[in-house]
Amino acid sequence: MSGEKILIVDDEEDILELVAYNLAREGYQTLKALSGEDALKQARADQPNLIILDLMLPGIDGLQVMKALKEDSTTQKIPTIMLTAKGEEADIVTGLELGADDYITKPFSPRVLLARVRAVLRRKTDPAAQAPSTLRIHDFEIHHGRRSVSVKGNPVDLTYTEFQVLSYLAARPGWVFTRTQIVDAVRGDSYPVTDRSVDVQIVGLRKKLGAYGKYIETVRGVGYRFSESP
Amino acid sequence: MSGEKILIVDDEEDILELVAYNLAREGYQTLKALSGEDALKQARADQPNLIILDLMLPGIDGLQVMKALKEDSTTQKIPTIMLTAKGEEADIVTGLELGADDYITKPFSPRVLLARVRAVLRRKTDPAAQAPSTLRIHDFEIHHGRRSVSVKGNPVDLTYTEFQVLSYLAARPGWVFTRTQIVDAVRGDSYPVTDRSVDVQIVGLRKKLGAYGKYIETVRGVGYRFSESP
DNA sequence: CAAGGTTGTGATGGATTAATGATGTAAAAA
DNA sequence: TTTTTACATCATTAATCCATCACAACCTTG
Repeated sequence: MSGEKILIVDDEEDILELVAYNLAREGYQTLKALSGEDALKQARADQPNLIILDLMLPGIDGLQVMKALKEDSTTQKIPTIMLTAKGEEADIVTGLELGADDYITKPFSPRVLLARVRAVLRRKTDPAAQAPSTLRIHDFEIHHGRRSVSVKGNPVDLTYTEFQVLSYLAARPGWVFTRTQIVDAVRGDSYPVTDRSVDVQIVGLRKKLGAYGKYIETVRGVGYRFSESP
Repeated sequence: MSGEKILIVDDEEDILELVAYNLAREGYQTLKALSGEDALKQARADQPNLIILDLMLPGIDGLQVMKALKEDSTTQKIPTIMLTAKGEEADIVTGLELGADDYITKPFSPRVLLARVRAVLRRKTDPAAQAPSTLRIHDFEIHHGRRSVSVKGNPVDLTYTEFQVLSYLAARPGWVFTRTQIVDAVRGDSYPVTDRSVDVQIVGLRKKLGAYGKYIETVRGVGYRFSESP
């Protein structure tokens, strides 16, 4: 247990305590801030190893806090996980563009929270685990920072979910993922949808990818995979 | 459908029935308890695979039930999902501290309920999550993440069930498994099929494996095994 | 609020896979 | 050798799974 310092920013005290409790239980040190101003002050003063930031804040909102953090050289390297309400994909995209490392949609389970926290800290600590921001495979180019995909140089316009699915599959070519795994990865653990919805995303992807859609393979009885061999 | 036993504890009969109905529809066995005392008794007697526990109970309240469950060695490993009214974060924290696995705030949709139930059961029951991902033996290479098999470098295309059977046998070379064991492992406990169906899967495997099919040995009067010696 | 875009649902049909039951064959027991 | 038992195999039937569609719910934008 390394005891990293984690700053939690949320105006709802209940959630603040809940998150803090769960992190403390795993041996992390916790700092708390109820407002954006307070968050910025503490981030500069205490140099936490990670910031968990609710986007819905009174006064300076979460995205502005993100921006301020990334503009200040003393805080710009601190990894950040956003907390967002469901259905705020636009904010998520903005946040990721501003440099957030991950996001969690509310309501979330303690397990999801801890898993994301560990993953982010691991990536920052262990440079080998860093996901490249641009993934090139076969004729695909998947750019995480700008959330864009192109095939053989031709840009393909994907929706939010389609991009998530594709990048999840393509991150481990050859590996098969169940529909449940895909949903968990894209929407968070135990997000209640039918398996059919995954199929539909796959259909959409294949259609938009045209001839290159064949790289998304169906594995009968199991799920889907991004093909390993060209 | 594996039919795990789920104990539901709630003093409101409407909710009890609603939850039970939704779970039953998904093939789970349900047990019901209207009080904390009853819940503890049934948990000990019937050893359910999961307990869904309302925290608002007359008499012994839900948190006390949680505590009692975790103090009794016969019930302490049973995963538990708490049902709480919204805005009772303090109770949630206490419950998690006592060892609950997740929580659902009321009102909740059946979908959310089912998703959480599945997620918790998956985490608790799925040891594949920790199994090594690649198994190499003789000239076989069995890759779980990819769900692929190759022999001497040549990929072999297997169906879902064939893959399950092979990886089950190959996990313990030299050990003999009865047809019933194989069916239980592949399709879940007491899945109703004839022994013949196992034979057929074995035939298919041997055919696809060609000369290497000989590694799947018949043990007359008992079942099959993956041979230990090359 | 209308239009357009995104995502999720449930139904359908078609293709593949799995299970059955009958029959043939090999191995052990008598 | 004959009988018995268990396994292998095959053709047929049953079950399962996936792709696709039309539509509904929802959000966002103008």
